[in-house]
Amino acid sequence: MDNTSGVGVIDKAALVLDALEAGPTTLAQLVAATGLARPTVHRLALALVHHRLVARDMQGRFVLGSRLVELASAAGEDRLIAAAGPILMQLRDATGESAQIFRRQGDWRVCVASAERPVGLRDTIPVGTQLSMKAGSAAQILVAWEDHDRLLEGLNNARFTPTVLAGVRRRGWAQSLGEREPGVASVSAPVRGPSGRVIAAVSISGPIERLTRQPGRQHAEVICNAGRLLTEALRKGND
Amino acid sequence: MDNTSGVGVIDKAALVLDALEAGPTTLAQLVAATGLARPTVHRLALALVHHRLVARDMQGRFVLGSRLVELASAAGEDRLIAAAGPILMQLRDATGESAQIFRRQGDWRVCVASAERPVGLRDTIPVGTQLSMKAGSAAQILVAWEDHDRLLEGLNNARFTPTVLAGVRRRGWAQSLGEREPGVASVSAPVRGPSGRVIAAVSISGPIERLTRQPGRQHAEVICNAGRLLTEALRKGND
DNA sequence: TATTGGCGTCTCAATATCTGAGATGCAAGT
DNA sequence: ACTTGCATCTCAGATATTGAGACGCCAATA
Repeated sequence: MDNTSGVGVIDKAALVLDALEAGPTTLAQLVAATGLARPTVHRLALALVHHRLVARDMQGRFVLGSRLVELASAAGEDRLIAAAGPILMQLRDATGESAQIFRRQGDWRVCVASAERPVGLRDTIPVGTQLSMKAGSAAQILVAWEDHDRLLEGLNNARFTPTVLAGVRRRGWAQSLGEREPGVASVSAPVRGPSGRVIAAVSISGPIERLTRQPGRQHAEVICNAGRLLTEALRKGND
Repeated sequence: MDNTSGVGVIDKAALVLDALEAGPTTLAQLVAATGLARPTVHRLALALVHHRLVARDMQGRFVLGSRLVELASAAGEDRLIAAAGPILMQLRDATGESAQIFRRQGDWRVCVASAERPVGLRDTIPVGTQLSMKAGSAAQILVAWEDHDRLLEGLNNARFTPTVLAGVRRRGWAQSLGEREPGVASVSAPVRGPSGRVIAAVSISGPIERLTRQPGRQHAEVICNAGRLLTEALRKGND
């Protein structure tokens, strides 16, 4: 796949932002990470600072800027998080299991909202937890509809296979048994953005003993419905 | 103030992202909003789509892309939200009032986390609520340390004055009485990002009868402390 | 049904912007 | 005191970007 957008400066700026995703980065580190010439990186980084897409920390290192959070909020993140609470609590109560929403974060998925089953044996995933993109039903959802290159990258060293992901796309939901942690089962469904692309996964998880070896059979419908409600919550603020 | 960064393409791309902050936008609307030539906007928007900073909705309109949410998460937003829960609950319990965190969103401030006083008379601000940047102690905090142009813009039509903001900068906290809503008092303190810039405001709010006409006198210390804890939560993930 | 207008997309000659080698300044280390 | 590494800046030259105009498509209108 062609890796350039047709606007060289934007390609380079995207490289800088990608490099900063890992955390505070000196100019020298940015030069190494992006492969660009030092004055080029310097000029682009200062331009991004000007627009608050990047900032500098107290040691002068470059960091991702607060404008990105503003834009993320405008992209609907706040509405997703606001809608998540009631919908996850409904999902928790309907299924009797803990419910979560995950977003992709590079090679990880991050829990951005959760509603925990209050008593007894339960799978606890606090907000902020980073889990692997290589295992679990939420990872399957976040990878299944990616374009070819990102799909192949997602499958590399993953606990699931292309055949499993084909099934996910066909059924519209995913299930896993003991992929992330022995004894834990989970079911997930997609949350889609305005373009129809998958931007998050809504999930329940709990012990295999309670969820059985076919947790999707019983729970897929209510989880898919939660995904649709969340998708609508994102759209509602735009039209 | 010079409004260009020195890299023209990045200036133009920032104009496009700014225009999309308002919601789904056709190419024609983007051309009007940015003042750029149609093929230029088209080319830049497609380049941003390529990098997932922008997407297209089902009607072909341009929208802000999910990569922005990923980058916002990497900028610490998730860690702030994760840390917010316990810290806001501590603040609520210590002060006996509802506690919130606000981020700036253009001409608005958005509640991104809250912990509500469970009983009796209380100020309820659900997550996702958009409040004015022209009134309230959180608005004062979000404006007080801005650069000159954004400071002047923030003061335009505001319920607070330059003298009030000078006091905010000196004391490190803000208070307001009935600015946003009659009968409601609030106190706020800054949450700072890695660069030391204010990226959010942590607040309590409640009835003037309970908070008195000098709410900062009694509560400022514990709110400033909450701001420092949240600031540290953002930094901890980076070093 | 035919025509018109508006919008999105594409081309490419012209030129303005961007690039990066090299210079400079500074601070930390030896 | 000297050296090294890093950040910042300059500017001649190269090339990427620009935007006028063309094209295609579709919805609205006569």
